[in-house]
Amino acid sequence: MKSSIEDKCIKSGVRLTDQRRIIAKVMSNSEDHPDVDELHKRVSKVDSKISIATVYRTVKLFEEAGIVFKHDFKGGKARYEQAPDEHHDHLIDINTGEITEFVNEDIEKLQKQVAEKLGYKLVDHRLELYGSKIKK
Amino acid sequence: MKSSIEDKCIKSGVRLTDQRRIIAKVMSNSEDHPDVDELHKRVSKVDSKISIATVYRTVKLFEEAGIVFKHDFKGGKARYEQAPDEHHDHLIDINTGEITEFVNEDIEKLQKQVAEKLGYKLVDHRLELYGSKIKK
DNA sequence: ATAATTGCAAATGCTTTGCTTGTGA
DNA sequence: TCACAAGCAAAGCATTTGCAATTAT
Repeated sequence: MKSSIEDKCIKSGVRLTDQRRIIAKVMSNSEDHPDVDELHKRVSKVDSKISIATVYRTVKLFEEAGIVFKHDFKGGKARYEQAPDEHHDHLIDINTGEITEFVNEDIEKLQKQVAEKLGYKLVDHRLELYGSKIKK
Repeated sequence: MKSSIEDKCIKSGVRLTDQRRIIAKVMSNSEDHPDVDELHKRVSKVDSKISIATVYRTVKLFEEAGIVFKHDFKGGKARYEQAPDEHHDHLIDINTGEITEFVNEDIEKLQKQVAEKLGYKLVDHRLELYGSKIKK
């Protein structure tokens, strides 16, 4: 069964290898936002000979093709997710690292307005909320 | 003449040395968001014997004391600014790296609401707009 | 066939740190 | 005085890269 990342590779003309297919599948199956180490652990379960350098090269390749997104949240390593259908931002639990995705159209509009008021065309943005769970 | 960072060091009980005084002054006089290399260049003009390790240690010390803020904008090195009186966010020119500060209360409120709706207390956030100048 | 990809280890870039000497309060 | 800071070079960490061997098309 082809993973959706594998599909996108074919559509974008990204050459597929065994390693890339495995990494694609692992990322397609990931619901979270793993870093390269974590991805390497997961792909290693499928093929233990895949080197971490290949994982680095592959996520970079996928990222440049717009197939996966890279996030540099606070705290060191880059984390990846499959490019989503619609844009979303992230709330990071400062205690557990758990990530919740959210969309807020009002904020999106305001960001655009702010940029325009300052004489800029908004090309990209980064919005991350860091919070701690409210216990009830 | 004491720089405002130097003042804050005294208030916070941060021990002052010649090097720290110089770094404090350079940061107080900086209107931009320099990285450690740039800071080291600037302090070197005052005292060429200050090592970059000291600059690293000092900005970290100031940051931990809440006297300066560290930003990890896209593109590698951490950049610093004196802790501002009121919170602001940043718009980064993707062509020049130039940074414009802005405040938008509506966005601030919405962020808090989003976090709460998701069951979180908002502790921190990161909002960065990346744009290109509109030529008129 | 042959241009691209892999694995490995070495190199990188930013940042931190151990150690010895120097210094602020 | 004496705990703390500075300078230097070495170490750390995430990530990238050169190279020889391997592989996809």
